Amino acid sequence: MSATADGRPGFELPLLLLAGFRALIDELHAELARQGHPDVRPAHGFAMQAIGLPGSSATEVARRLGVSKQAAGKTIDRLAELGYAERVDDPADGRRKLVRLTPRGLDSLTRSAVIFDALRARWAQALGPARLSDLEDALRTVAPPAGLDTVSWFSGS
Amino acid sequence: MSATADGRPGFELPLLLLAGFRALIDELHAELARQGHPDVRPAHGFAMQAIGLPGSSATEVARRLGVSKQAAGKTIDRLAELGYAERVDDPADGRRKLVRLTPRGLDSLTRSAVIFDALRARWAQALGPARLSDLEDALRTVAPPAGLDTVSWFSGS
DNA sequence: CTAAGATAGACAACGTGGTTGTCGAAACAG
DNA sequence: CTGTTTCGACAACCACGTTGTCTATCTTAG
Repeated sequence: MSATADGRPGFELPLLLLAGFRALIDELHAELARQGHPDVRPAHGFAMQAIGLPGSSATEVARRLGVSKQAAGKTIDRLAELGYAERVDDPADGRRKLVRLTPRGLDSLTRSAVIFDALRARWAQALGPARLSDLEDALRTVAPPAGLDTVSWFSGS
Repeated sequence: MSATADGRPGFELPLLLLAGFRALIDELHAELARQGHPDVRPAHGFAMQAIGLPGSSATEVARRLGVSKQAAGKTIDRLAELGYAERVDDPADGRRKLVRLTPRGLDSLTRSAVIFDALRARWAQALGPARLSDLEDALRTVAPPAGLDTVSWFSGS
């Protein structure tokens, strides 16, 4: 079997990172569903983050998510369908439509922040705060800070 | 802003894990492309892993990947198109078709293992071997060991 | 041995999220 | 006023997942 100098196979590392990520996101959405947001998908959370509190144009959302305008438009359509975002005409520019979060969208975002904090606290309890902080620091040094464009990349060609 | 007891916001943790995972997978596929496998996608690697060296039936692949038989069938079609897998009739069971990796598929798998080891070695150099091992151990304690079924989960409804 | 049931895999239709190309309307620059 | 750029929508397409249906084959019970 292929392994590194200290006997650990390299392929486990990405699996562990993915498992950690998945565990957090799964628990987040399980809890969100319990708190009245059963329809939010991981991708929606990223998109709402990209829209932001003040709202954005569809083109800005596309740029932040690292996808095409059309893809962003479809995602916004979906969020609008679910009642998490809305499009309003931009009074200053007849071409633009401002995308804004609805109160429901905002609620899901604030709940997500609280849940993430609770999940991190659980990890801190299991590992010890120092170990968790070191894990975060270590990841920060080897991986560039993640942008919102990380969502689409997996499936994309 | 919401933050945990020691001042770190909880939402950064998943982002860091994802960034780490993404960095590894991106570099793997960049290197694979350089080594003659430009068409392999992350999902294909997982699928080939699910097929395994001895080969499997499509149903087994589906079970391992945690997707429907039809989805597995489509992925196998894609791998066959790209020349990484092939279907052969099972002599012992007229219903089954054995899915096997081609030499090309095997080559991409062995190269992947080597590249992953090299990437882990780079992380070990950047962080120190002990810190990296601790990171892995920490993840192992908080996240259940990742199966192959982690791929489809993100996009899925 | 045959009839009934379970299983493998293919096909079709559809949903979601991505892509590119085209195009009209509005803003901006000359 | 005219040309160019930009925004957002529409259409067509691809990748990958889903469920439902169907045939062929193996398995098991009577």
